[in-house]
Amino acid sequence: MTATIYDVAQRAGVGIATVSRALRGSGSVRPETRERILRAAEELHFTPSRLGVSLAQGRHAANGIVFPNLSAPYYAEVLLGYEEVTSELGRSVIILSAGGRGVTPEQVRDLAGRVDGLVVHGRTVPADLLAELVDGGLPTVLLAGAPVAGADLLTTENTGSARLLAEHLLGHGLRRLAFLGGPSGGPDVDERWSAVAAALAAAGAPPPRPAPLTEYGVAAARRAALDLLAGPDRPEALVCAHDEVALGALAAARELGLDVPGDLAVTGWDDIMAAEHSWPPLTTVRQPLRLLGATAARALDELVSGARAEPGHRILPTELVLRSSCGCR
Amino acid sequence: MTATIYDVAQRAGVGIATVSRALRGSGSVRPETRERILRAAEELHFTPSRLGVSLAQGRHAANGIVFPNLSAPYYAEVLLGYEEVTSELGRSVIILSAGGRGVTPEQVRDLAGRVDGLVVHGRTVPADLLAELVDGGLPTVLLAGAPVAGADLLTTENTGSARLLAEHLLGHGLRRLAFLGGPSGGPDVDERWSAVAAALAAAGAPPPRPAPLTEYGVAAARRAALDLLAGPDRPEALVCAHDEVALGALAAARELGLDVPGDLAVTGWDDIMAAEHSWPPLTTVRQPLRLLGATAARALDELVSGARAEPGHRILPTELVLRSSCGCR
DNA sequence: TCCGGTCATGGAACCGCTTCCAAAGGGTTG
DNA sequence: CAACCCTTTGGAAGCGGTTCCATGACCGGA
Repeated sequence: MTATIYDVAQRAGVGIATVSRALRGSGSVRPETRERILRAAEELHFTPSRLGVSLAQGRHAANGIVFPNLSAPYYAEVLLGYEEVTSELGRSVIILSAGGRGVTPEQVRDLAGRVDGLVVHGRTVPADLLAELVDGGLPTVLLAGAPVAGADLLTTENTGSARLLAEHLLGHGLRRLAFLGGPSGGPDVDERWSAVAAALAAAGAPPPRPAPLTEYGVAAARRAALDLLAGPDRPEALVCAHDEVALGALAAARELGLDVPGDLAVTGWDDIMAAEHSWPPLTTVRQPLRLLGATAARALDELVSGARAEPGHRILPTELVLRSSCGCR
Repeated sequence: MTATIYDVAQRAGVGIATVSRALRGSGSVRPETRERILRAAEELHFTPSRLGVSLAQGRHAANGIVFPNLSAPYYAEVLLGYEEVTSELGRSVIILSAGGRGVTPEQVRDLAGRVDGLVVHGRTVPADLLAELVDGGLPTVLLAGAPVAGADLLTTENTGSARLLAEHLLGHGLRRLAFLGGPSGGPDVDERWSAVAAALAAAGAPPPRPAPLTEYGVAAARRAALDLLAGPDRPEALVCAHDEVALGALAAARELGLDVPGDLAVTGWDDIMAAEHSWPPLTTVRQPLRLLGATAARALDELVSGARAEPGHRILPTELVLRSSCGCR
């Protein structure tokens, strides 16, 4: 089928070792010989088999990433940053998305067997399986999950920004808050919930009303918000677990004829693109999504290349973004 | 480091051939022998090396996809559908994103060497390189691009929906249209442009005003829309090349104090998530994005598995989605 | 002129698996 | 009892590279 190194060697009248040297520039090859080999390779459209190279070198030159769901802009953006850097480092990116159905251990193991290192989004892979891979020597970076011994951890700041957000809402005179999507929306969401609750308590405001979600997505959030807002004792502000939840809340408010922020303040988290273009524009907390992916890629590369041996924990800063859904302007 | 098939064979006291048979269920193995092998494999945490398997089988069990940019919701959604199906078919997904900077021929060749088949988004890969790969026997599906001999082509319907859209706007009494993002926004966008122009001509309306964009993204579209709308002879309706352009147009209109749809109608294309949640909600043409990715994955699988030899061209239907940015309601 | 050293090169081992082929052992049938 | 077949098994040949090591040619210095 396609040409192998043997074909090139034969055509150039040399051994395969010399072809390898000439093509990858290792070892010394006489200029004329090199020339002859290059020409032969050219004529045969020779491209070294990735499998052969990888097998011989013992490395894949590929990194993997596992995440829950691509339809969430959050993950798309993180993946973008990850792909960009990984690609820059000369490695391929293999993805595995849970997509609602979840990933199977076989899928994860298969992925692990194709890469030199892995980035895993929190809660997509069971902790014991993760531990097994890490113990097996696979360089691993955890993104926004619970720590696992031997793996890098990369998270974003939650508590401080959540407190700022809560205090900002209190500053608008809002005291009766509900937290849509929490608690139990994952470690990150729960951290935000706790910080909001603490800020309210500190200000002597009533504790936030919990409003957990069972499903992901704007539509599910909208339904939950409809229930919450149409029910008794409507909150003055809806702090949402993330922007998509907030978009659902905005839709619900609109349907109920509630003015945002006049009748109800709404806030998100993440600052996805749609947050800026919603109506009203969403007050939210910006996560450096692209940077998150890029940083994960760099951290993983350090582990894979051996530049760093000890796993660490890095926390990227977040930033309160004030638009009008909270009552500003 | 990690156990190989030799280790398992030795521990079980058999040859590697028997281990291979026992583990993959091919050939016949005496039950007790099989049992012994399975136990040995278990004890050694043996996982067959993907490289070894692939090299021996001559297949990667992986498919690739090349696309322009993940930050556009359009591609994220297509990738989602693609990953879902490909994963279901038991194959890994390797991605390569141009991300503004464009893909290099080396990157594409490297990717091609890692997969059994490739899905390529139009215009991300130069036609000659694409032809080289296809000629080299790589099963390829083109997504929304210009046809390449030997490759599958998968597109979405443009002309009919664009005509419907234009006629709908005419039905609102709008006649002076501008087309933001065209012509020369790629084959798809140009098809839409032509169909809109034809519909206007058929109705005796003036031809659409061209307003090409040089850059991708909401921000660039907003700037272009500001220029266009603040300039003389403001159009009554802005037909946008896709939803992100339309979101930029909406932002521009808001800044200029123009009421949409009162002073200006705006339409998009694609029906990304943000289109429904913008203000006003965007009238647009829905592309079955997820289905597009899923269909590409299935088509590619047919080519890879040999179920189909001849390349074909499939066109997925689109659908006009009326919201309020066009003047409806 | 002889010798140690450098350069260029090829043979062969190796990476980890699948699978063809040969062979051994046991059972069945004529 | 012999011929034959089927089951079970192992050896070995790939798959396509990289790289260690040995070899030979050529060079300059003693």
